[in-house]
Amino acid sequence: MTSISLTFPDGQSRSYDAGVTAAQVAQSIAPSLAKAAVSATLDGRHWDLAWPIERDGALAIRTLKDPEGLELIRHDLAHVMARAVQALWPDVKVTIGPVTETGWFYDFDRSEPFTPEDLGAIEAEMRRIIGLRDPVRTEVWDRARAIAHYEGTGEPFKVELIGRIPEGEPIRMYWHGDWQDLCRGPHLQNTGQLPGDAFRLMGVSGAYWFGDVTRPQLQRITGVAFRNRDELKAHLTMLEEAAKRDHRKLGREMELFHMQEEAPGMVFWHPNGWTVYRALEDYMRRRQRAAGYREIRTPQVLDRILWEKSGHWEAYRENMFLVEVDEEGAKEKRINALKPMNCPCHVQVYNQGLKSYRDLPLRLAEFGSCHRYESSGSMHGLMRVRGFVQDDAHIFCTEDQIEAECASFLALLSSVYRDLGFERFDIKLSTRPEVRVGSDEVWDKAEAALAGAIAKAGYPYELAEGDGAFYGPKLDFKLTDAIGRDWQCGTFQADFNLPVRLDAEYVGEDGAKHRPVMLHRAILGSFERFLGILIENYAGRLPFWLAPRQVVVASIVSDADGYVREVTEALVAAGLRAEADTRNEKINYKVREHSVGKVPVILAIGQKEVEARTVSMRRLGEEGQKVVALGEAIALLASEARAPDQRG
RNA sequence: GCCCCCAUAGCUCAGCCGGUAGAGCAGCUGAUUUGUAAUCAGAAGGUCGGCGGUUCAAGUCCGUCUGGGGGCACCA
Repeated sequence: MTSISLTFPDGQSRSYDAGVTAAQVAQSIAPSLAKAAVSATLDGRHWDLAWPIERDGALAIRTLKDPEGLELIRHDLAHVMARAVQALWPDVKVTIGPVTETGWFYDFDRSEPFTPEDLGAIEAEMRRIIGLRDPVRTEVWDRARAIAHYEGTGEPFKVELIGRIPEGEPIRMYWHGDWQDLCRGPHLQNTGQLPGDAFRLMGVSGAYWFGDVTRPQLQRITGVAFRNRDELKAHLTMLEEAAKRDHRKLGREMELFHMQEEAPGMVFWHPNGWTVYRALEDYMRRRQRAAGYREIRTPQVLDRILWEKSGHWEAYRENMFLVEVDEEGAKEKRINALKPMNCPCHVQVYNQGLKSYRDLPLRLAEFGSCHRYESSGSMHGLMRVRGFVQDDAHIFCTEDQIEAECASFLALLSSVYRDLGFERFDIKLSTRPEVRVGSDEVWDKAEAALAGAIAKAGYPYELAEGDGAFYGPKLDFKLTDAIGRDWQCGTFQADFNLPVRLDAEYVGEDGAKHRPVMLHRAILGSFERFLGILIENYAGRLPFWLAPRQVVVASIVSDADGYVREVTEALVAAGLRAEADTRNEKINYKVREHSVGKVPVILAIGQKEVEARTVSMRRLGEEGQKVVALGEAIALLASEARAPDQRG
């Protein structure tokens, strides 16, 4: 028997016979450790307690306290759920059941749909199974036996899964009691290690087998799971908190916007919402002008001929809104499309007049209104709409200018994100795909330029090789909001294709004509979506400069109405968005209503304020108030109302 | 687009097994002149998302369409 040496996290090593299991090792260290153990890691790889260890390595025994322990809980619950489902409906076929960020899901094949009521029955059955404390057993099978087994039990999805396991990988079978499943493992020692009160089934949905629309749609049951009941409760509370800041709910409550049946995926901005929109747009306009962009405006309805030239007609026609017009005297109907993007229009502007290398880089920006026929199932409040406006710009430049343009874009983007309250963002660099246009030399240059600019700015980035567009490499920017969710907003894409298709050129120093590179870029993405993100990030409590109503001046007694109007007018004259509230209501009522309405500042005016020409200032989220002289209050609020780029 | 769920007053929701709609808040009217998160009272408000079917009778059952939600797919 060969001997192997295992090193533990404390740096100590011990010898064991080859083939020893992690469970045996744990037992040799301490019986209490063996009892608490749920799995191990061997050289960093998650390792089942029952798998034999054949060679030297670094071994760490894991308990439920480790991250690996939580993963096991979720993974074993997936199996327990599959077992429960097959116990309740023996004809159901099982497929795959991976761990997710907060729990797991398992996809089933069954002709009858699962109902929400079924979930309760499944949960109860799962608890029963956990109570059985069945030991988990594992065996390695050879491929032919495993396939024969699942052909015998009529589980075609499992047969296909086995086919997808690479040669050389062990094919493992697990048993929870007498219930068997194919799984790469690892697993807990027994189902009794699962917390019966720390999971919940969340819902049923459809999901295509391997995400492929042409394959059967399976029924996915998802669940969330944690180490204990308190963590589950905390998670459910977090979900409730997230629901409270849902921009669709806040949009209605704050009277920001609405949508309706006649225009699915299109936004009706109300006065409050449009105020926020305009504040954001004005800010972006100033930032871009300061960064050397020229703003333009191009048509929304264009003949299909342009879309055929640009290539969009062929590739994206199904997602375009078409506009037909009966033109007088015309034999055929002319077909136009609402623009789904601005780039072809920007090339048209570029193409007016011969451009010299001295004109480059030329940065054309447009808050361009675009329409895309998004599939019905993909729309979601402001986050995914059919009519939207991008903070779009295209930079026409030479290959040599890409890096400098990328660098100044990075500086602008990070500054804008910081101004808007997002400190953290991640960058992804996507490089050449297999099918592409442009020479390798140009790709080399462009990829190096993007990578170089990020590196010089000192940002880390994730590399997605082969994920670039066919027309060029790109950067994607993902920001993280106040409750830890990620949103992909900014983008920076090099394009070697469109200048060729739409025949953009410039005269170089050599007097010859050359192709410019076109850089597509956006910081917010779409205003609609970004406003949704802002609303949720701030839970409706927008920063003062963005708040739709910045100040409400509320009377305490009707004798103060005249002064209230005077104060309000003075605030409006100072550029503030202020309203008077002289309704015949108690101050308690007004304070509550405007607090619920997320107004950042309430100025209450009673007899004392009238006499002293002061205001009683109350800020949202703070208790108590401060009495300030009128002139001082106006100066203070006017200063606070300045956008981040306008502060001294 | 696909799977499941949902649609009742401006908003949030109740309406058991089919017997011809109910609450709170908002809005309206009146009283109250109020000191920092809901003053009191009164009247009013709905072809129960659209269309079709079953039935003596449909908010309730069935079909279909539209829109929405949770996912899957999609996202130039």
